[in-house]
Amino acid sequence: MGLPTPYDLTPLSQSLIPPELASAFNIFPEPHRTPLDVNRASQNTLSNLRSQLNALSSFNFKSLNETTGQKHDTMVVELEEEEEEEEEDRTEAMDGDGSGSEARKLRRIDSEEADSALKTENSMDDPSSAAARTLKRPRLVWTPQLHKRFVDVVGHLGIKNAVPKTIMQWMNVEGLTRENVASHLQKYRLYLKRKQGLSGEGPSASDQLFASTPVPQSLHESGGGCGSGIFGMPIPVPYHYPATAAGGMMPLPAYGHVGIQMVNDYAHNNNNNNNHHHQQASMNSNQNGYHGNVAYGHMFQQRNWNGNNYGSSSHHPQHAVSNDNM
DNA sequence: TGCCTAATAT
DNA sequence: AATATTAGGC
Repeated sequence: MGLPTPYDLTPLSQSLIPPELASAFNIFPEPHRTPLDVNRASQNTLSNLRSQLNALSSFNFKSLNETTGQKHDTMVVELEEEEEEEEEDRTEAMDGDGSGSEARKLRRIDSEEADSALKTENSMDDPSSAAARTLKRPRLVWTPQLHKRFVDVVGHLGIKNAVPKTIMQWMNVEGLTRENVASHLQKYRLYLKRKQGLSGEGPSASDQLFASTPVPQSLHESGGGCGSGIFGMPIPVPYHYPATAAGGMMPLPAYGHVGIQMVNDYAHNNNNNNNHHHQQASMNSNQNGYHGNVAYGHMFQQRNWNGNNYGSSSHHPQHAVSNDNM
């Protein structure tokens, strides 16, 4: 309450310095990058890699994969210290022999491309899907919305069935990986354990996120969730999405669109109270789960990470459980 | 192999 | 502290 909505804030894409003033001081802002630019950069990256790998055709790719895997990441030359860019820094990377500091970052791409090279190079000429699988993903931020979805699913699956892959599928969140879920699940279990031990205590100062979403009853009992009875499989059902005007339906993007970036990260607003009377404003200002400085799309989510999103394919669970209103 | 979980790394 | 990545077992 009282916080500005995203639309009240200045978009990052907008120059804060008038052009005249900027040029007077020899400041030349980076050119505005559209999703198309990013996509183009990705394509360049991939085709560059492909040609480089082709040039190395005398190589035994198997051994290349092994040698590039680990170890060599010691002498990373950090000249630019973090900071923006992200997309094309991989483009020019990779020194001649393919070893060295970049090896690690490129590992996945190496093997992907090497594989396809070995397979006579076919299907792989769709850079977007390749990128979806191979490009380094931004660090996922578990927003309250995302966590809510997670808890809902876990609650309905029950402890026994709540394993990363299943959870991931039922959450039906674009771009969310099994690893993402596994990691979060691990922490969530730790939280539950801790909470059981200290039964009767007030809400811990930490665990802000976890405390913000009540633990489903099914997780407190020894058994499993709703469907854990006679039938092995839990019965999905429960909720349907309310077809609200806001479009609170369909796969939730893990990495929200970020036309607007909040510098002060309101995303982690302190809702340390246990009730779920979250404030609209803070919830709304929280839509993006991106942790870095750069957005993927500008106005809308342009990518569908269908490469590994089972949720949108028909042979997997695709119901999202519960809505995300809190 | 693929997946899961605990441990460890970033 | 929050996530990601690895390691080892099934």
